[in-house]
Amino acid sequence: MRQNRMILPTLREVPKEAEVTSHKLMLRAGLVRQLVAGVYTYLPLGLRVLKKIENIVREEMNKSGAQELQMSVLQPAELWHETGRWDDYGPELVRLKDRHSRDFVLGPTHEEVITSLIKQEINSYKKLPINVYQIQTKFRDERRPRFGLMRGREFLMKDAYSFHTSYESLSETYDEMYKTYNAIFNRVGLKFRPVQANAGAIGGSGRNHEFMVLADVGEDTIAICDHCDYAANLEQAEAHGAEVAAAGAAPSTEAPAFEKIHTPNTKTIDQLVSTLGLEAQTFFKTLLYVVDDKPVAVVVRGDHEVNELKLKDLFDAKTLELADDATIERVTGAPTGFIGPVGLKNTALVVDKAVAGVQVGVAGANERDYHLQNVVPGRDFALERVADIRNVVEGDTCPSCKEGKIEFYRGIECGHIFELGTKYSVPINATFLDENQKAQTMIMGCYGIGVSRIMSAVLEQSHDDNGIVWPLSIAPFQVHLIPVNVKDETQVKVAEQLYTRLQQQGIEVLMDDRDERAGVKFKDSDLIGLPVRVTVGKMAGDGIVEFKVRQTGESKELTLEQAFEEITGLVLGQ
RNA sequence: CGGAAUGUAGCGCAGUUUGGUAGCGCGCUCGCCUUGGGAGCGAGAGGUCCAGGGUUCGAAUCCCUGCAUUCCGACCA
Repeated sequence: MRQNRMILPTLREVPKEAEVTSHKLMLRAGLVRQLVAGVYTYLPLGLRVLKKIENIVREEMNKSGAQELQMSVLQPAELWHETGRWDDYGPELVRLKDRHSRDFVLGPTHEEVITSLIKQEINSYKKLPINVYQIQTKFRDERRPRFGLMRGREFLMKDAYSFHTSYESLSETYDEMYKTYNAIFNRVGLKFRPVQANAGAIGGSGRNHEFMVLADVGEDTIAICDHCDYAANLEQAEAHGAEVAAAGAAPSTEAPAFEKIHTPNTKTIDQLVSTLGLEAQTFFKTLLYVVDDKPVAVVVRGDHEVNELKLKDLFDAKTLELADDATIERVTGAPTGFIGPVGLKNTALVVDKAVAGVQVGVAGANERDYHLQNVVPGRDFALERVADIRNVVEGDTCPSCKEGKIEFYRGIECGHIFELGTKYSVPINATFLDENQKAQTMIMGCYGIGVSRIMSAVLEQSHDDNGIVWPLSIAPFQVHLIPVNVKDETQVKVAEQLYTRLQQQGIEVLMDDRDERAGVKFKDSDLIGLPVRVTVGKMAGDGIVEFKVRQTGESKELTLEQAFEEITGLVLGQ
C-alpha cells in the first residue's frame, strides 16, 4: 500500500486522554481513534492488525476441530430471562427496546443464544461432542472503561462453546482448548501465563483457567510460585494452611485472660501498630459483611485482606458487600474500627485459617475506643467456621508444592476457558437422547479470547522509546519501504521496482511515497514499527539500499538482490 | 456508584485570579529554499471558548444546572 493516500494520521504529541503506553501508541501510530468512552474506530492500520490476530485465532480454532459460525449482537430478552441473567447481569448489560417495545440486549456474551440454537438443532448423542465458535463484537456497559482497547464497552471477542454427553468428553475438549490457546498466544508473540481462576459471573463448576499476559498495567494480580508451576489469579489463589491445623487444635492456655485496653480513636490496623508497638499479624481484623441480606463477621489477621470472592463462594451467596456504619453499630454495638470477634452476637462468624494459627492477639472490644489484648482464638471466640477467606500475600508458602514462595505479577486477562457444566443447559433445557433413548442434559464448556484486547497487550509488551515493535505475525505490514526523496527519479524507480517485486512474493509492503523530509519518514516509521525497513536513498543509483530490522536495530547496506533475498527469507521464513 | 481534575483551532496548551470582543507551539494550505532522523524563511486557512440558563452596558472569564472526557477508589469479566 502507498502511504501517501492512506489514512494514517500519526501524532507527534500524545492526546491527553491516553495514560498507558499501549493507548498512547495506538493513538500516536494512527491505529485507532476514540468515538466515545470505551468505543473506538479502527483506522486502516489498526484494522489490519486486528484482522491478523483474528485470523491466527481462527486458524488455530479450526485446527482444533471447532466450527465457526456467527450469532447476532442483538438478542431477545426472553433468553436472558430464562437463564436468570436478565436480573443477575446488572447494569453492564446493554438493554434496549425495539419499535414494539420488546426488550432486547446487545450481547456481552452468547451462552444463551448458542445453547438455544444447539438445543433445537442437536438432539442425538451421535452428534456430540461439538465445539462451535464465533469472532464477534460484544458490548458491556463498563462502569469504567479505560486504557484504550484494554477495557472497552465495545470489543472484539472470540467465544467458543462446546457441548458434551459426559464430563470426560468435556475434559478432553477443555484440554484441547488449553493447548490451542497456548498456540494462539505464542503465535501472536506474547509473554503469557495460564493461571487458575475464579469463574465469576459466567459461573460453572469445573476447571477454569485465565490466560494472563504479563504486564505492569494489567488489571489482575496473579500469584506465581517461584518453585513449581503453580499460578493463580489472586482472587482464586489458595492460602497454604499448614500452620492452621496444629495451632487451631490446641489453643494456648498459657496466656492470661483477655483484658480491655483504652485505644481512643485508634481505628485502623496501621494506627494500632504504631500506638501499641505490635506487629500487624498479631491483630484480629474484624469486618462486617452483609451476605444475602444477613450480617456476617469475618476475622482475618491484621496483615491480611479479606478475599470477597472466596467469602462469596463459601456462602454460595448472590450478593455480598461490606456493611455500612449504621449496620455495624446496630449489629455489634460499636462504631467502625472497634469491632471484634469476642462476645459478638446477632451475626454469623467466619474465621480465616491464618487467624486460627495465631496463639494470642489483639481484637476490637465492640465498644468505642477500646480493644482487647490477650485474646486467644478458640478460647475467647469460637472457631466453628474456619476457612480460607483471605488473599494470599507475597512470600506465602505455595499451596501446591509447599516449598516455594508466592510472588505477585500483574496480568492482562486475554483468554479464559471454563468447564461450565450444566449452568446454561439446564434452564434452557438443552437435552439430547442417549443410546437408551433417554433425555440427558448437555454438558458445556466455554472458551473466550479478547481479540481487541490482545492488540493492547501486544503494545504493552512490544515497544521501545521510539514506538511500536510489531511481532512479524501480526504486523499490519511486513515491510516498510522508504524512498527518501520522492523527487529523485532514480530512488522512486528503484523503490517502485522493489515494491512490485516484493508484493509479487505475497509480502505486505507499505511504501512511504509521501513528499516528506527523511527525518519525518524515519520517525513515523519507527513509531509504526513494521518489522523490516528498507530505505532507498542516495546509493539507489548504484543499486544499494539499506535494510534494517526494527526489533534489533540491526542495519546493513545491501544490493537490491541481496535485500530481496534477505526480506523474503525473513518474512516468508525460508 | 463515591472522590478528584479537566473541557478554548486537528493535537498539546496559555488566557479565567482582576469581565472589555481569541492567542502560542505543532499540524494543515500556498510560495521559496531544503532532502538520511520530526529543518529554515514568508504568506494564509481554521474557533457554537462543552451545552443551557443567569448576573452585567459587556462573559472564555463571575453564578447556577446539565453533559462529556480522564484519573483514583469501589464494583465487575
